[in-house]
Amino acid sequence: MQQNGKTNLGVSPLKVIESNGSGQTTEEVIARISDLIKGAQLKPGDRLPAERDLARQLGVSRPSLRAGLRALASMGVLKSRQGAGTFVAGGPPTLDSEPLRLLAALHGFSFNHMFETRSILEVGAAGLAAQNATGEQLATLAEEIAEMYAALSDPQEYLVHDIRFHRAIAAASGNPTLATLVEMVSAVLYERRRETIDRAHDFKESLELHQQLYRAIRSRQPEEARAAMTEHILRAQQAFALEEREEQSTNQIPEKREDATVGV
Amino acid sequence: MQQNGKTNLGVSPLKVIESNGSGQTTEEVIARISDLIKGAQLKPGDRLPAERDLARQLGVSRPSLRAGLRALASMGVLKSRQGAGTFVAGGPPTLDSEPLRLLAALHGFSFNHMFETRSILEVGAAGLAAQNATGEQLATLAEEIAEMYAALSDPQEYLVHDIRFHRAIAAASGNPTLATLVEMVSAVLYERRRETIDRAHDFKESLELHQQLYRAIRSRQPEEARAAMTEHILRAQQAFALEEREEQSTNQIPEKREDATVGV
DNA sequence: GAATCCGTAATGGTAATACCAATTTGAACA
DNA sequence: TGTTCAAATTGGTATTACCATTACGGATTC
Repeated sequence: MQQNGKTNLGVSPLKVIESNGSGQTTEEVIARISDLIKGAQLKPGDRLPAERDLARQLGVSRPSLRAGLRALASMGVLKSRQGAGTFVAGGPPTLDSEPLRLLAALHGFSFNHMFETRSILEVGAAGLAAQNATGEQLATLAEEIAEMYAALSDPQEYLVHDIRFHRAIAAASGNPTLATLVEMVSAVLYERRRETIDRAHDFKESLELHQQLYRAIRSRQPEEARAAMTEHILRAQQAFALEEREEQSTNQIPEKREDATVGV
Repeated sequence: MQQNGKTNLGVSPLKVIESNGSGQTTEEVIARISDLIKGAQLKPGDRLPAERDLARQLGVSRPSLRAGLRALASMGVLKSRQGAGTFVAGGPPTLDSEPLRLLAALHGFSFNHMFETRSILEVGAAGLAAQNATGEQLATLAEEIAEMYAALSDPQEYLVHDIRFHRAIAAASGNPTLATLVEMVSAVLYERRRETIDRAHDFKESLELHQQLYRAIRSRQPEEARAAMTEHILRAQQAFALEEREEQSTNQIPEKREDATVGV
């Protein structure tokens, strides 16, 4: 917002949070900041007043204010940098995937369910991308495929461009809400994937499917794009399961692995 | 976990968080608790040691510990009750929808995009429900439809059972990850919906579609279920847009509204 | 003897204060 | 003009004290 010390955020000094008799001081802070965001008075990249000032403006102590700020920060809407200040999150909209990760751990979500969800989201995104992708977005997709060709012998590098390709499709759907969810779910799976990717053996089939998917999007054929994405994720799921089995029996001699594909 | 004061959580008193030279004391706390959850040492409903004790066990101050706990609480994995203690979240797995709400406000996500995302998720859920729904889940669906019939003249009450019906479908998909996302996205839309629902006029068509959807699920026809859900949400989106337009011009005389349906 | 009531202890919530660490900023200097 | 360094700003942590709510247990009462 501003840099001077008299930042006010439009909060009247009189409108101090009163009588925390109900005890929800922190909740009040969260609500106040949230309202500023919802009311578009705080935009991405804006800087909040210093904690000491803001605390005084809201009529709460600094610890209470910090509690509220931390809650919003853990939701991903605020970012604090020591020495610099507290800022409204900028850049592309993202939802932190850590909550989903913990929820999965708590309730024992299976990876199959996770893949199923990812499939639903990404198949939808692929269909929309075939309808809405701009020329520039199509170019980005093509570039990532080229990079994948170049990285055929480097699993980790291949994975990076694979991820970017999928992210580009989500973006090309033209639906930021959908893209955000795709990113959140995929992030959980990618983390695990990065650990087992080195066991993958043949990327050619994976790359083939990527190509097929790209052509469908480029030629504006939603149904073909959906079908390709469905097939692609199914293979990825199978490859993932296979590699995980191998890892669990890591000391045994792998006999046949000719049908192992990467997918991702 | 336990109620006595000697709770240890398996954390060696020696394994104190050392040399916060890097300054990330709170991060350490979050990581430690997260690991306990991921390692299944903390299960839903478990109670954590008192803050003062836990702070001593981890070798951090109480404010720092609280900062970590609050971050996890705002992610929805912990719940603190004054006077009682801090507990691992129990009940059905849910992701707080507030982060999505704020993200939408920050980046100006449109309701149409939100509906589109909801459609993708719920259509997928409906298809899976047709495959996986148990007898009991089918019964729940039927009951909610009956309740909707009974509430035909009470918009708010109708909406409640409408929500439950959709929630039941998500549950019947057998995929908790998917159900969680459905809930998160829908919650954002429902909140706004509750404000405009009273402007809805005719629930019959909506109810008809619900019936159709239920029959498709009951008779194990995924494609029919998907089609019905697609149609249903499309109508809901249109009704929503219509009611919103009415609200914006709330002081004008509404001329014709015969084609307004509710959907939800 | 059983149910109710109330007080005490335990626990999370808030506050005030001091100090640490990282960043920024700008003035001094080469 | 470019570089360096030091002071001010700002978020991070710690200590301490006290408040508000809840849970538990003993005393009272019926």
